Amino acid sequence: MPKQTYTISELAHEFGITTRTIRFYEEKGLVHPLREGQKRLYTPADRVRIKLILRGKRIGMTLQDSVELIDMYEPQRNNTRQLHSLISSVKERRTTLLQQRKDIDDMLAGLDEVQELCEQALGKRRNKVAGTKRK
Amino acid sequence: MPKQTYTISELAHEFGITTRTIRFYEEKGLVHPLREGQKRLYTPADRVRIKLILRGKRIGMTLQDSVELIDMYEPQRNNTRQLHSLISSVKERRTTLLQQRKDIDDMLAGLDEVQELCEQALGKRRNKVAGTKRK
DNA sequence: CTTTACGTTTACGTTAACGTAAATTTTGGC
DNA sequence: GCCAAAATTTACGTTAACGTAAACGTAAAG
Repeated sequence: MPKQTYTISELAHEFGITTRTIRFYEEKGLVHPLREGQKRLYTPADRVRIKLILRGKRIGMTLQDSVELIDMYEPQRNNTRQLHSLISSVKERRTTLLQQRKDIDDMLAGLDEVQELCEQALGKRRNKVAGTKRK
Repeated sequence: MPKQTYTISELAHEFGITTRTIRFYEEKGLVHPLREGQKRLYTPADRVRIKLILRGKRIGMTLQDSVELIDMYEPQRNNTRQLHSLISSVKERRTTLLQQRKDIDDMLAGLDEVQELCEQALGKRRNKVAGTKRK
């Protein structure tokens, strides 16, 4: 069984962020910890939300973007209208994600080239030395 | 032959950014336009740099990050020390890019699920209606 | 020659996402 | 029952990446 609750510093340590950041996320309505007296107690759901927010941040999404994405997973939507709206949100988000993946692949290809050139240059240098030695 | 120079508003229009943004990039040393009197004239190289900066922005890189990445393509480095240093920079960058691609793939998988659920819900609804009709 | 459109410099303003610090509880351990 | 560690609230500060506005130059068109 997963632990039922977490303290703020537990989560801060696990994710490598500060408690300030977690409280800031609460201010923005991204998490809703319970209270035990004064102390905040985070549920596994809160923990997951923080994880998803940090994932979003890694690819340059704003907190608001992440919230919208997370909300897609929690379908409070029942009627046809809202379902269609949700589907089109999904499609939009997918489009930008695909663009981002293309950007990343392009950069990776560029890095491969750079490394190739570096290693060639280093290789030639070693060969030169080896050549002079042999002579 | 590609055009030899561009005005600031040509580039701004092409990339969907403002002239202010382009001048800001110059302040930060990201581009180095020529001058014809007072007016800035951008070379194809400047144009490419802006393109790469915008690509970086799309995946959440800072301008400084983009500059460092772009500099990898312009190898002023001759000695072995610098070549090794460049290679390790390349490796670091590749690591974060791979993490980002994984994040994106995870999100895309999540979106697929959401859409699946939506379409199932809509499908059932249509069947319901069709069912009542048939009766 | 005077609009009209584009370009320039200078400078203050704005927003997101926290950092940092101070003052004040709260609490688990001895 | 006390103390140090951890938590809380409040509030001002910071950085990146531009936005916005004012005040001015210039050049081609009518």
